[in-house]
Amino acid sequence: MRKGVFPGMEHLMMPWIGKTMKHIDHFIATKMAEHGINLTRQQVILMKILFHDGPLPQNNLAFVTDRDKTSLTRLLSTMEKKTLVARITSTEDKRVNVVHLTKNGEKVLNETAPILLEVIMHMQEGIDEDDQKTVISVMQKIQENINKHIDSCSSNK
Amino acid sequence: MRKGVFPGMEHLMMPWIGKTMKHIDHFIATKMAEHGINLTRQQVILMKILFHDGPLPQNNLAFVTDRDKTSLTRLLSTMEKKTLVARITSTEDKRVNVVHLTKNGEKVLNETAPILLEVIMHMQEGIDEDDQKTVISVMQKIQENINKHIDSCSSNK
DNA sequence: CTTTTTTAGTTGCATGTGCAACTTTAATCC
DNA sequence: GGATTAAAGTTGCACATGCAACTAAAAAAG
Repeated sequence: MRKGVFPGMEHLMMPWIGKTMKHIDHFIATKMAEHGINLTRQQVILMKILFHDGPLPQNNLAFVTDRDKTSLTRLLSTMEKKTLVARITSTEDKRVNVVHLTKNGEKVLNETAPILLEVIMHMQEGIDEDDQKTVISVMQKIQENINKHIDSCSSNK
Repeated sequence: MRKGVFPGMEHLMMPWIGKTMKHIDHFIATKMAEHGINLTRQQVILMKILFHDGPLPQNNLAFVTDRDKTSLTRLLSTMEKKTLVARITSTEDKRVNVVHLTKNGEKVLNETAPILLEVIMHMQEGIDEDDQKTVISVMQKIQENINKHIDSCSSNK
């Protein structure tokens, strides 16, 4: 047992956040499967955004979901095959695809949302409300720290 | 702008954790690339474990890294190509591959560790120490909640 | 009004991930 | 000790992700 490479790693938040996120993802996937829902977390989030914020060009959708446009392209392709969303080329600008939540997508979302919410509530069971607020504010702060640095290096996604 | 599908989603921790983890991953990847280091976060973590806990069978390594054995298989294959690790078949049990950190891997790890640590420190800059402890304990609690439920359903990875 | 540049989206390539099904080898059970 | 069962790894398939390079179309420059 050697020391020195990562002194005090156990006291850092980052490894915990990463590992926990892994568990969260796996748990959600499992619960979805148990309920016979063939959706990933990412797909549900995307549908939720489309439901609330209406049809959006892929570009905007990539921005609000913090996702590379190429990643979005393939995510949408998967979802389009399942008729959850539809790409409709804008008449004003033929470059633009406006992404719509289909009727089927809306139906599936309404079935899925309560289940996902239940899963989320289960995961945060017994966690102090103030601590939850602390976690949220720390997450925001981490993102700020990152963005600050990214901006100062003028590196764009 | 419609409501009702995810009431109060913004006040839940989970979306924040997911989004933040995304930022963290991207930031780490960017910083690594800037330093000319051709390693992923996952690869560094794995090397760190091998460094501290010595050569380990793939099975154990999959367990301690909370990773499916198939995922580990491919992660190791990638790393083996870069001569960061080596698989050595156990003489006692021919089924077992013992994974070793190579000399090169150790060298690379020693070059990478301080940089990653710096990146991590930057991300948590200005975050109250107590809040960090809160975050860690909440992460642990989330994992507990998940494991509790997984156990009660006797579903094994 | 043509040329150049910018923008939206896709595709090639690489990485990480998990489930199901498989192979090989060891352990256990008659 | 031969048959069955269990365990360690790998492979096929599917999904999510990002960078670089590409196509198509609009905007800006001249």
